[in-house]
Amino acid sequence: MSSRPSLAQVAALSGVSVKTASRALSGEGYVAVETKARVQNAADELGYRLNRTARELRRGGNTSTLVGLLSGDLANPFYSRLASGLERELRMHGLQLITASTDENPEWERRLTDSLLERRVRGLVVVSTMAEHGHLAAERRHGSPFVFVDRPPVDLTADAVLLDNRGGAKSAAEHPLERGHRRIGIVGDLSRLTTHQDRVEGFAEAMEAAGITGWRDYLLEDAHDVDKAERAVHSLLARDPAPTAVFTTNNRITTGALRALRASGNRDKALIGFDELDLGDVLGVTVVAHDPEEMGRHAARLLLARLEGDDGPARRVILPTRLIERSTTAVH
Amino acid sequence: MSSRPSLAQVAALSGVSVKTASRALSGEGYVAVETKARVQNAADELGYRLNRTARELRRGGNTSTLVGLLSGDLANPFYSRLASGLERELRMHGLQLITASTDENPEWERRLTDSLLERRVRGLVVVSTMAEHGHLAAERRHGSPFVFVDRPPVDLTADAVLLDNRGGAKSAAEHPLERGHRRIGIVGDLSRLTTHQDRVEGFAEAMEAAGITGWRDYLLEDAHDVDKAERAVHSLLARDPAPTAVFTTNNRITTGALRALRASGNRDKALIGFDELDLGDVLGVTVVAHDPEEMGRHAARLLLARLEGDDGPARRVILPTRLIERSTTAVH
DNA sequence: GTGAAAGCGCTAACAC
DNA sequence: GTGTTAGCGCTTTCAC
Repeated sequence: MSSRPSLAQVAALSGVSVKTASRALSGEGYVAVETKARVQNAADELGYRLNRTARELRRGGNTSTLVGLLSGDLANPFYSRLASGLERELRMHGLQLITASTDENPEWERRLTDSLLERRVRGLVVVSTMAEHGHLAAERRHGSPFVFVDRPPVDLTADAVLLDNRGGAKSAAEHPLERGHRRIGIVGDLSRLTTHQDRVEGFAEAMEAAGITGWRDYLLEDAHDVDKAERAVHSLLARDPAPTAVFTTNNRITTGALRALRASGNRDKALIGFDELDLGDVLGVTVVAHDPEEMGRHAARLLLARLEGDDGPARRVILPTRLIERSTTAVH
Repeated sequence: MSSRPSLAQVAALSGVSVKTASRALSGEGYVAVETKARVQNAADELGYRLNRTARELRRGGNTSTLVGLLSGDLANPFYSRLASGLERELRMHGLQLITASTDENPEWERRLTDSLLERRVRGLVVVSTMAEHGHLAAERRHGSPFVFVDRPPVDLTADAVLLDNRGGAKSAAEHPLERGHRRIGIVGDLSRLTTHQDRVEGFAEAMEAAGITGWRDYLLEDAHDVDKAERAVHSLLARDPAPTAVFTTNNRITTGALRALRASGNRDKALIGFDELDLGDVLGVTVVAHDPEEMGRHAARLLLARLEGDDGPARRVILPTRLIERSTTAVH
């Protein structure tokens, strides 16, 4: 439990100045081969390890290699795949990812954002659960780039990587409509989220274009976890008349719906979900798919461009979705 | 893009010394209420934000709030659920998680370990892909606690959270054996991993206890991703005589097997997988289940105990598995 | 209550 | 090639 050796101790042991030791170990500047070897030996002997935070402090400004990610729970495959794509891309550029889960709690998000900024992260990627982001405006003036993912910034100009939620949801509604369904239920996540609102809008657009006006009777919101979703779908199926098809607006809700349908022995209800599922192909679930890892990579690229000095206007990347037709919407 | 204000600038603006500004903002030590307010205003006006790395440098030693996690790819639900459980537990104790993916590459693991240690993380949680860990012995003398998860340390004494791989695999073999299966295939991950070896051992134990000697003919290894696993299962099913049941030793291999079984239209093969699947209940896959999030929480607790000064002998937590019987092993 | 000086571990700048 | 000095942003120590 001895305290960690510093460069000064390595220098003392090898009989050179601190600066020479620094040069020898960092490889920056000229050092005699023999001196270098002596310093290296001393470092090995002491178990010396560079203190990167001290280096970054001295080098000043933007030399940190840390990037923060704020998102919901990593146990949700959407977030973990996003994190995976982001981390890999950053790693290839020598950056490290520090992840913080907000659990969709704005208070946590605020605290964790502060914490990451105090740590002088090089940039921040955020799946925000907050209603507005004006408080971050001051940060941007100090040069910390933000990239918003999945949900756009409000009252703030910043880069964003978003999905075509509206278009995806529209196609999700059109698909059963084309197969003759008229009563299509829709189960959604937290109603305050723009992703949710956009998906409902896209759904509404298709329903209204098909001349269906009563669709709101079959709208259930705030089914934020699998259990709530399962109950919501059960209650939807208990309506009279019952819907003949259900659109679930994200992966957890789809999971809940699958459980509900299985439990109720309902094999003739059509189901279509937003987000691909891990075993969606094996299960045969029709989905509106997209690529969370690709979102992560895009976020990394936007961030890297900013770090390389790009100071152009905020960019907004909208990634497409694609409908994958499987057996849950097959016509019997 | 102006550079970030320092405490000195806040002090200057509010007309006090740096130390008073420090006290006012950190709340440590006595400051007149009025002075405090003046400093706070100046800080707000400048958009001041504490530089936590500078604080930690000055405070010396072990004051960092960073914990590192080294694991395979976060896109694998096993790792992401592990990370989720770990992160939540750490967050409740004011610590932050920095994640690095090794992609099961020892060289990456080594580099990333160095990098995290240079960053002076408070501790390290690692799902190691390396064959031995003697090189970390020096680190432990400097007080950086390590917790090994899923795979034990080799040539190093350290805390570990492991699964009962042998017992779990044994029960996975006994289950189809009890149902009359004699030719049971087994498809495994990288053969160099101890988890894999232990699972094969447990499987072997049950098979040999049942008097079956030729089981190795149906052993396929190094199916490290879903595609490889799918091909492996296809080739297994093509054997003559074909196995009547398959044991897949982790979640991705089970996924591959489900695809292979579905593609080949083979509905009468029994399947049992190690690791629970996201929709395992809906799919009806018999599995040897365990709780990755719980592993993460345990790792956090071991680490926290060390940080609080526990210097007792290395602890080893072995978490149980439990067999969940579902339709893929139902008798027709 | 407040402040001046020193220093955490490192590197930039400028010697020699 | 190598050393000296200063300083990154903060807190500790000890004064007032």
